[in-house]
Amino acid sequence: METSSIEIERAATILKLLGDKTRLTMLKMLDSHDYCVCEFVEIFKVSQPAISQHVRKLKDAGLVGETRRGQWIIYSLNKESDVFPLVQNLMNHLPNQDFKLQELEEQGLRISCE
Amino acid sequence: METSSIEIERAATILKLLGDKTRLTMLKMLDSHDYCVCEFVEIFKVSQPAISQHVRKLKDAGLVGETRRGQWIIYSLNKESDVFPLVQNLMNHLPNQDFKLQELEEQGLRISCE
DNA sequence: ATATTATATAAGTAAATCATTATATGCTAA
DNA sequence: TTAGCATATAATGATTTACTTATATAATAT
Repeated sequence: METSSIEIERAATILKLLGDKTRLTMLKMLDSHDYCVCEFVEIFKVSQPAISQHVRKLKDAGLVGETRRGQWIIYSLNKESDVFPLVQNLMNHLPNQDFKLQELEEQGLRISCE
Repeated sequence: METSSIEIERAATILKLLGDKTRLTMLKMLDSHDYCVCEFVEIFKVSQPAISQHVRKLKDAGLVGETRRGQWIIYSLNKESDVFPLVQNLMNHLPNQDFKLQELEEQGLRISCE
């Protein structure tokens, strides 16, 4: 009935982070694929610094990790996070976002980071 | 694997609401008991209007319902909400808050609303 | 070396958020 | 009807948020 529980204050911090359409969508996307910043920039209609700031917040909270690959930085879900079970659980209530990846591919914008 | 899903924008709105320590705690408390505003006022160290504003937000989002009982207004979880499954799911990751009720009773502050 | 591309950081700003105090409303009880 | 309690609403202010533009850093390619 009760999974291992998270301090309420920490949970509130995490939920506030996810209470933003852009970051929530990012996380759901990362649930099926890794993404680089430039892809996020193409997908969301905001500036590159805005995207950098969003991923930074997710990273500071320990929700995502980054790996450099050449000049690109690839972000991925951090499955080791203590709040990963909660996040994962949440994600199951959200619609799949793979269509965004498909749109990218149709526009030939996915190739860039490979 | 996938429960019936909620539009991402709506989910973000709900999560933003829950991304506040006071409201998140309220919801977790309402998961086991109904509460009136005056009890919340005793429990949280904020003014009565602050509490009213928090419960109003929860009510506007359809997360809680209210019933008047004499001069008191009792708030309860709205289990009919389309986002109730998500909320319920979240609650399972949070520590039980019944000790707050016990504290109230020890101070003799619970009687007031009965 | 220099230019180009990807990303991060800094600085500034408009809007949103969460509290407060003051006041209004609504029920109850004398 | 008036007093008192519970709750809601209004007005205000400090803080936070999420963007923007400008600039810095880091890797790649010529």
